[in-house]
Amino acid sequence: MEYSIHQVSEKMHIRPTVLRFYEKEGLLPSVRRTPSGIRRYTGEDLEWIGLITCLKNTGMSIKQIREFVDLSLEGDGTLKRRCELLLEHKKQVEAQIDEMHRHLDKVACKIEFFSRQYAQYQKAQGDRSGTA
Amino acid sequence: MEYSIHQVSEKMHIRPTVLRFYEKEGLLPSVRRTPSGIRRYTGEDLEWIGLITCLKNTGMSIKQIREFVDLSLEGDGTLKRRCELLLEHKKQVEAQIDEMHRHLDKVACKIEFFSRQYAQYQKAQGDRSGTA
DNA sequence: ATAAGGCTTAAAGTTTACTTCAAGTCAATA
DNA sequence: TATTGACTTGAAGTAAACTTTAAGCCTTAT
Repeated sequence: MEYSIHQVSEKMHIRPTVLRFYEKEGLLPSVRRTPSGIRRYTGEDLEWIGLITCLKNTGMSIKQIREFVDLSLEGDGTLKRRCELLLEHKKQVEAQIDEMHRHLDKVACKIEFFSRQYAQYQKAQGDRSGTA
Repeated sequence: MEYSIHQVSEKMHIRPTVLRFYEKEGLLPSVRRTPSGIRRYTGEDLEWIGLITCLKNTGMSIKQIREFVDLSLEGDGTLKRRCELLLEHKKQVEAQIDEMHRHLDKVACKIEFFSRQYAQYQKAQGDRSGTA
């Protein structure tokens, strides 16, 4: 079965403009066309898009994704390399998440700091209205 | 004690150009100057920069940070609002981290998929060399 | 006195990931 | 047949967060 760019757009939650953009950037090689040049996506294309989305969602840049895609186009000889790349990416993302947790802890500290200040401020306000 | 832009840069790991940029964007109001116009940062300024860094590291945009700074400049009357904003931000970051975990799970699936493919490929290679 | 080095500024440039635009082709419909 | 609507393209525009450039002002060393 084949899909129009709008069907893919709905299915994958990616705008048609973005699908065209990704194709231009080399992230989607080999999308077929009708004789008049209109894109027709196959199930295989959808799988590609799923992988790309997955990598994008974890913060991989278009450039890096293209490198991965280029490797894929070279054939099975690059399978090992691709596995390694994905594992490396996964590690990086995990490290990012860890870092984010640390940063978040600092935010929590700041919140506590402001909460205290607010409590003091309220107390001061209360005292003043009590004195009146 | 006061610090030059370069001292602050080293202390806070932010380039002088970025410090100037932040100031221009309203993230650092009230940085003092020498009579000839050179920036001198106080301990209070460093605290501000610490907070800004904290918010930036958790993905808050400069625009949002400026809104927070503007609220701060309004005085203690906005303390409650500021606490709320920070709490809201914290929630959003936590949600982002959760989402990232889900995306990461998908990456893990993809890795497994490629690993399997690689295993098959290796097996095929082995068979071929065995047949020779 | 003058040249060097560091700081200042406004403005222009860069990168990433899109979005929008303008112009054109093609199939179907009034 | 003419026009409408969906699709196509390359190119220009956008937003965020900086970075770089160009020009000028101070202070200091020669």
